[in-house]
Amino acid sequence: MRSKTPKDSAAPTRAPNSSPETAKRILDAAIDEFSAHGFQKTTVRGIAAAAGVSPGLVIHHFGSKEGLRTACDDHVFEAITAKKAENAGYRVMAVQMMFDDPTMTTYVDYLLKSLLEPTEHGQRYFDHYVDLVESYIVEGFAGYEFRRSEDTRGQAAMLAVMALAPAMLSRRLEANLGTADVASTMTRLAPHLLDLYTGGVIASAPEPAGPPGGAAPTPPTFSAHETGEDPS
Amino acid sequence: MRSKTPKDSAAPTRAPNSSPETAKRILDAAIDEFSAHGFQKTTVRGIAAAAGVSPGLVIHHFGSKEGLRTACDDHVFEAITAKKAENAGYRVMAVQMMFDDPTMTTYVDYLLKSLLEPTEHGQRYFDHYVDLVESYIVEGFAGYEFRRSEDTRGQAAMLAVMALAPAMLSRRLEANLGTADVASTMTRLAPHLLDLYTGGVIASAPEPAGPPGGAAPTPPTFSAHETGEDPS
DNA sequence: AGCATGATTGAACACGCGTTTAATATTGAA
DNA sequence: TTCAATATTAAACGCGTGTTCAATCATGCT
Repeated sequence: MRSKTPKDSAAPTRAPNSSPETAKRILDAAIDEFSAHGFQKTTVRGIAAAAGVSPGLVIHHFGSKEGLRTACDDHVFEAITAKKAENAGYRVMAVQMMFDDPTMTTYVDYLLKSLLEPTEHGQRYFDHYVDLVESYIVEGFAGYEFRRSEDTRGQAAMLAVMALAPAMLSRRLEANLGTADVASTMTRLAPHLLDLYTGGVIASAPEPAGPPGGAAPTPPTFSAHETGEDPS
Repeated sequence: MRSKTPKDSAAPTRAPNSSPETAKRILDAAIDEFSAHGFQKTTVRGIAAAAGVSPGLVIHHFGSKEGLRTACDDHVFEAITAKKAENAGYRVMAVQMMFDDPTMTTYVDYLLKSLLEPTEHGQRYFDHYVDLVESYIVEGFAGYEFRRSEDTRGQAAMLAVMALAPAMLSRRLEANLGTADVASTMTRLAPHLLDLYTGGVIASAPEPAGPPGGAAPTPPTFSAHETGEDPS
């Protein structure tokens, strides 16, 4: 295991220092590991093994595990925005192409993991997505037109959350519905989602006691009290 | 800090061994810590400090950190089902009361953390909630009646996911909307959720190219390809 | 050729983790 | 009182982690 890239082989005259090739391999391996197991459970040693290098080299190139994470964040963010710009105008197909490319599916997994962790890293993903949904509401999306609200931002945030939810709970849905994989789970859910988006689910509501136009009774929504900071 | 419950005080003749009082204090502290930081980031030492005991005692009473987690799971599950049975018939008020009781809000946070972790522990919560939503669809909920589908189970699963989503992303919503806390976030979202549940969001759809009744074009839903197992 | 710079590695360091262990304190039973 | 059993603790163990370090290798520049 010592003869590696001898000089007599086809070595394409790479730079003396700064090996971008190895650094890219480490970054790709890190994105794979992070998207599969999340940031905390992923180890530097695991990334190094997946990239075929030593753990020390990972730190040498990216400073720290946190630095590597930031580099992964930037790469995924730029790749997804580039992919979206590339497919501008296609609208619906952009979503479809997102899942044909296996690299993109990994990036989406990375995004979801980042979104659910309590760090700040995932926030720009969410903000960016809310902006995207808001543009869909205003300009339409793939021929669909949407009911508008006075509070477009709040409406967009709600719809973004709704759109992200099935992917976040895909494992729980698989186990509950007995579906084999994420694709079949989404196929099972798709008609119900379309029904919801098209006509809602409430067939008849109880007669309101208060004046019309005021605060409406809340639907059976599940909320929570977050205990993020230390309550000491 | 050594004089604790001397025998001359009002000691209600508790058992010689088996101190249920201390064990309960450890369990409560563990639920607090787990609900605040998740299972993995929570340390046995942290729980012990919060309960005012030594780390070894935590292991002594519950065998291991995993055993303590199971005990917490059982306690939270029983407490929530008991609370629900207690409020049977109230329907809407049951949801409201869930958030008036600070203990219950902690339990809900615990539930959400468990739901999003890749372990099996949260599955029964999700299954239970889907069953509850399914009963709402069939029997109605607080005077509301719902549009039915042939695939009631799939419909219930979808609605359960939708109902859980805002709470799961409450932090991201807070940052995006600039809301101060979860309560104001949900207040901001409530009318949009009611709009969605009542009449949907799609005002007009593009004319379908295929035969009606067949596979409908998917709405702009965000999905993902899960890379759970090791792909080696 | 000779040097400087960076890539790369194996070993070790320092730390925090869950857990174990030996010892002490406490308490009901005899 | 004496004994056995449990509660409780302080200390340490074993392990995995992110990171550091000294050494070696490879390559561009002069």
